[in-house]
Amino acid sequence: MSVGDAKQRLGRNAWVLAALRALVQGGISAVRVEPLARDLGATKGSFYWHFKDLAELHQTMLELWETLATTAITAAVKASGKVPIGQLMLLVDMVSIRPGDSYGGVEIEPAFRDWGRTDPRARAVLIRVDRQRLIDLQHFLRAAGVSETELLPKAQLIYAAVIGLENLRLTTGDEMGPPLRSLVDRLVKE
Amino acid sequence: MSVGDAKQRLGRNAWVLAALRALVQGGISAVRVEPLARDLGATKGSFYWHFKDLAELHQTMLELWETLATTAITAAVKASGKVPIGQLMLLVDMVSIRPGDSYGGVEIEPAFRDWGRTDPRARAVLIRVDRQRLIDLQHFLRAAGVSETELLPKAQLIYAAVIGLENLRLTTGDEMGPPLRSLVDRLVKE
DNA sequence: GATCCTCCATACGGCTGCGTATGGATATCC
DNA sequence: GGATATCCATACGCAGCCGTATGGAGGATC
Repeated sequence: MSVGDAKQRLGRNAWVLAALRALVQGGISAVRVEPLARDLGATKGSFYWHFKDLAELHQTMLELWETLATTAITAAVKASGKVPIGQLMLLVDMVSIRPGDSYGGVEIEPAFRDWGRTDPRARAVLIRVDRQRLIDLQHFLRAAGVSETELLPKAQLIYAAVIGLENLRLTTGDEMGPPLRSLVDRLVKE
Repeated sequence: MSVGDAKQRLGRNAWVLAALRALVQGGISAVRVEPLARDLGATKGSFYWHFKDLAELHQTMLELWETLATTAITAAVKASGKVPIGQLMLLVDMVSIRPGDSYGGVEIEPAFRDWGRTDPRARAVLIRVDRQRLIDLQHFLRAAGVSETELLPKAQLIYAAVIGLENLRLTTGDEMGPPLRSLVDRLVKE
């Protein structure tokens, strides 16, 4: 026993955070009880006290992310006190980058999107998140003066660009805020 | 023994195709030897005769996709005999939809992108594919008259929109060719 | 028709993970 | 300070999968 390993109570949150890290790193198939326990320096006994089974952990992760991805972001944007176009940019930034998140600065969004591609439960969440974000985007675009008939296609285009640039960041390594901002500018003004 | 189950030789290709189906359906973690064998009505003995191990199957899948995703598409586009703007649209269509593929009409691209997010070997392929496609896109944009300094950002934006719309198709179910075409038009003409 | 070669089935050991059962440790309450 | 509740460790049975070893069926070859 060295000095550093004072065993401490973990609690539910520790498991959820470890699960999110594993999800980002290895996909949902890497969210397994025994590896998580090793990461935390604990055993399964702790996990199965806090959760009925793996499905309950999954459910918890999905509920947490759904809140963070929609209502939390929207509330923060609306509370920012910026003018519509500024709120729009802020919304885009928060969805695409989210530098101040509490999960180690990694990109949670693509991990959940991957999850949703193969798991119906995750896909249901993803559908609601995308729909809500598109609604929010249309509101902001309307407030910025975009005509009614152009609302949906332009919102879809901006959102798609955000998702796509997030993917390209994985392979090209570039940070592509500028082209995105110019796209938004173009779509709003024209 | 019913009449329909005349046991037949499988060959390497059958395993690769089954692996691609599994990849699309359940991600790379669903590409497992024994489930694939059950799908094919065979046993592991066949697999381990054609492949040294799972890694070799993975390697084969990646090499196949890299070819299909880059040189095959580019060659088809260049051979289409269309004018630059038409070739550009065709390239976009082939990347995003590819209706005539031989894998059951499913979407292979997102599956490989997901794979690349967690597996370094797949990511290396993905990086090369993205780089090559961006180069091709810039060529087409140049031929379409886009100014030199705008080539890269516009190519990135178009490509990101393609990737993003592919993701949105999963959740919204919409086919969004029109907004994409209008974006390309806008970026080329202006 | 004996002998190869190709392709696949069967059987085995080993590992990893899930979920449960049970006991132990620490804090809390009276 | 005994009883209770909270939180976790340990041990177990079970299942799925990987890779190997080995044998066997069927065609090709001479």
